[in-house]
Amino acid sequence: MGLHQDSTSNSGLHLILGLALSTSTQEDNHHTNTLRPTPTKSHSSFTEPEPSLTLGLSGESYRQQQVVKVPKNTGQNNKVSSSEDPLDFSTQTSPHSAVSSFSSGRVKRERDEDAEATELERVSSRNSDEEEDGTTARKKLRLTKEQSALLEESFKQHSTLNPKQKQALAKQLNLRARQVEVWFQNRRARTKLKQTEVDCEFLKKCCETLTDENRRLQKELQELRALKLSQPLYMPMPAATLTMCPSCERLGGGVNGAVSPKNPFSIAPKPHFYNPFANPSAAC
DNA sequence: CGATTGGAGCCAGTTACCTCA
DNA sequence: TGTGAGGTAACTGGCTCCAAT
Repeated sequence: MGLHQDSTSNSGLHLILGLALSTSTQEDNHHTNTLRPTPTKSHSSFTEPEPSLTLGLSGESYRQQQVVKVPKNTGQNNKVSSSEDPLDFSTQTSPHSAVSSFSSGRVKRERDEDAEATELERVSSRNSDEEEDGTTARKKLRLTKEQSALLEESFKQHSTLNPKQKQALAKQLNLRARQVEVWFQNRRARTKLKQTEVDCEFLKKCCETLTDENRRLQKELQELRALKLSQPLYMPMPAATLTMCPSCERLGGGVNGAVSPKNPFSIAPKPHFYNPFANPSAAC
């Protein structure tokens, strides 16, 4: 499982932010599980400034409505190897009955096969009497606090799981491997979404900063032009104080770039601001 | 040795259910 | 009590990678 998801993002957004924010990523250890770096898909770096995702742990309101209406599942039982389990929550208790069939089978295969296993896997539920109409309406499992906590804990260690880890985790949680897999997929998606929001905020700030800077430079340019018109045509300047922009060939700042009241032609030093879009003439 | 095929895993997007204000 | 919004489990389709043929 888990492989190409090294998730070093290929997106420009993350590229930029990766440099600018130098966010630490916990991604690095994913490769310890499975590892297949993919050049193609761009995944976010799963940086988790602080995964504030609640994952449904909304207090005690969680009914133990473990309706495990199993989605199409094969029912093929796979042996569970807990030897590699990254976490030892052997005392984990779950409202689920142990009927789950830890199917580790391929998802798509699970979808195709299925059906008959559904009834077998339906575990206790307060809703067990609500859906006897034979419809295939899926019921939604709400993970218990313990289950969510363990999944979160596991996710912190590895954002992806290899088959053994998945099986072991599923066994501990009394869930099906498919459920664990889905949870991790959704969790990764939420993490990425959150990171994207953070990135978006950062870019907004960058934009604002650049806008301000641009405004300031425009104003300064106007002042310089006005000054130029009001001055004699030729005004000798100390050569050392002038520089020429190689790109637009305009006069630039002085030696140290400092703005001096004595030297109206000097340009303020460039702000110490990383501008990913900068080009040689950007400051001109 | 290269092409084909099928399994496995992941992701983005979506759907459906549940909870809560 | 009804309802809309938000959260999230689960599904779908598509993609890549890899091993077997």
